[in-house]
Amino acid sequence: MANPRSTTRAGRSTGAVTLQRVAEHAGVSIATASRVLHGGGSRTVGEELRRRVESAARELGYVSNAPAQALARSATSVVGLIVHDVADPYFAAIAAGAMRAARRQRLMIMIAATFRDPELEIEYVRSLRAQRARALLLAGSGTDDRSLTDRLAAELAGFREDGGRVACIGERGAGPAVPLDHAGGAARAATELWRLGHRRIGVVAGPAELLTVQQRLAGARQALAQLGGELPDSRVVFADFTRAGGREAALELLAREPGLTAVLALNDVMAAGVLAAVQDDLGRAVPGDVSVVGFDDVPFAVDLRPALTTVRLPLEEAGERAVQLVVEEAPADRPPLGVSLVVRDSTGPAPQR
Amino acid sequence: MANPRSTTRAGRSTGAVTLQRVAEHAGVSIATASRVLHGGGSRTVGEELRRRVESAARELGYVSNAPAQALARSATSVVGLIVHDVADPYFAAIAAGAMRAARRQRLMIMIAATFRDPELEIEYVRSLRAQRARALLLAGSGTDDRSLTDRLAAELAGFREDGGRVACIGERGAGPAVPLDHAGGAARAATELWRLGHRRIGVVAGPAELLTVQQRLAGARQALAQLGGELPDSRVVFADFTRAGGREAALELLAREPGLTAVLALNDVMAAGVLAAVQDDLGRAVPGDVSVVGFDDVPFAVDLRPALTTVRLPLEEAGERAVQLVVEEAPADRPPLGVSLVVRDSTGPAPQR
DNA sequence: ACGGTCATGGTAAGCGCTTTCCACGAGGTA
DNA sequence: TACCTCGTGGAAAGCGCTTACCATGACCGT
Repeated sequence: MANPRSTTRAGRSTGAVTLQRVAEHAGVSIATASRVLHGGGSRTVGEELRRRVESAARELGYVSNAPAQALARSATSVVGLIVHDVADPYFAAIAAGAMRAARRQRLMIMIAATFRDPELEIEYVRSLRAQRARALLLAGSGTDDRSLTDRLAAELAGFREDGGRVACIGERGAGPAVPLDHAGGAARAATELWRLGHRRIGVVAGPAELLTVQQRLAGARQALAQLGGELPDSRVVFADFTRAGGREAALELLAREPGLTAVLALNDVMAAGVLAAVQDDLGRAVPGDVSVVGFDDVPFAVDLRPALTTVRLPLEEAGERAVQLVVEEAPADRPPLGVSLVVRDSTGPAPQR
Repeated sequence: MANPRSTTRAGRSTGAVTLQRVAEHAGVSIATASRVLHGGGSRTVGEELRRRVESAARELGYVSNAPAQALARSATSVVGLIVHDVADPYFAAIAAGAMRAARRQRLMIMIAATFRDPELEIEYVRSLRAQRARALLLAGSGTDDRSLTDRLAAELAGFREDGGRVACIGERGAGPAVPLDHAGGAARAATELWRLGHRRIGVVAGPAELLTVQQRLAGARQALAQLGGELPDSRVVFADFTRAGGREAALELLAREPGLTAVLALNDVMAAGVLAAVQDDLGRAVPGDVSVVGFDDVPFAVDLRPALTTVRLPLEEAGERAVQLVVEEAPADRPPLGVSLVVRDSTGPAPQR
């Protein structure tokens, strides 16, 4: 006797409407009811009975019990999505793409925000494992902390063993991934700055332990090196991946090297902070005195003043692809998503000395 | 025989590790194992056995099966959140708040984006019903379409009958709600404009059928009337709740009534479009020629140029409260969330004629 | 007419848990 | 000593589905 049945206000015992009741109402076996209501794999049900079951279900207001189905089939239709922070436009875009795809696949997506706590991330993949999610989408880059990464990997391995699929958005070494060319994007941005005559470029980076920032940073550094320039450590400062972080970092950067003519912010929300620092706090002109370029091309980039030149990452499409990947709706060998530089008004020729 | 057991690559049949196996490994009954691993309601288990079970679980790498638990207890720990669009900062903020609270409650949140399709919304509450979600959070306002609203209400009633709780963010007439004072906020914005000397004010509104816009509009209208002013229909234009919508609406509005000295945008993302239209397309100064005020105070409002004066809605807190409400962590009679006007640079005295 | 195929309906054995009983021994009380 | 009450452990009956397997009858070819 696991559960007491619920009762209406009038006191008549009703219980929830179950397949059982639908079957009785329609005068068929519950096997038949199941087959018509939930598409009983390759079995057909006669016209007459099918109709009876369908109307019984409608009359009774039957709603299937997903947990019970999950238990019986040992498969669910939920996919988990783990992000750092839903309110960050970067992740919001990915989530939006994932939802769009999920809708097509009739999947439900369960989302978890780690608030950048790796510990919590591990805890969430465990929860999603318990939920028997059909797949797991990891957005948001990992860190370079070995022990954390290993524990995460173990949990993911377990998830896979239970038959779950996992996809990472942005490389992370864990399973099939939707690659995002962070390095290439950064290289493109640096190259553009170089082309404009900038020789003393600084970068405002996010948390140093994030793989994403390492990749972006490396991309910029390498491009500059190839061009004959350089990006000494003194010209990069790490801070939170937030507006405030960007602002503080920019202030510090410009204090350290007042001669910088351009700064590359490793994401758009930091870039907003940089713009504020340079223009409002320092009273310098953008792009007259210093050019700034962002990264991601989030929706509000165009509304910054000056409108932000930035590296566009097809985030929404990445989210979409990730779910396609785990439900193999799409061939695994699609061309990688391209990054591109969108030039707006925050960049200009380096000022003459 | 419902399910084939899974098999390792080596061919040894392993099966998933179930409570059953943990119990065997620990040499106890599965009842006992259940009690120690899942806190068997008010029953205590001896020190010794408890330890044995715990280490057995750890050694075997046991992960509980949420669907099975849900079936047995007929209760889950997932709460559904239905929004229009996760990428919209308004909803993203609500979602972030909800996630924060969910984490404290050890709940998982399942999110669904309707992309503003009421049909889809109904479909999603049905899915969430099937999932046996413990509660449902409806963010995003409803429409005034009677038939749609009724169908939604029916579905929600069913959800409640099954024991689910539902909370709306922003009034919607469906169950306990986290009220958001849309009208009051709009009134405050209008009043400020009036105080600055503006007498010919226009409003750029979202879709006319949304309750939210109706409330905001009504608030502004009433405040103006009270002040001795007016807001004729010719001065409000409806458009999509997007940047593009805001821009087009602003263009149309100013074409219709070139003498407007201020425009109130019914949300910040539309306000961004308005700013673009007024300054870039029309070449007029803000706030010199026309003042603009937004609504919501999304994070990027401060980065718009000029920085946007807007009505602040405590969205994140609203999301948090909504989940507290459905899990009754908090008393139901907390003071309502306050709205406030944050004055920045996009508003100024009405220009002298 | 007979064995063989199909198409279609039902039976019942699970899926992995939770929880109600029941059993049993230890201590307390009268 | 007889009778209770606790504190603990286990047996087993579900929870609401899915699906292998069996039964039945119709239809076919020979």
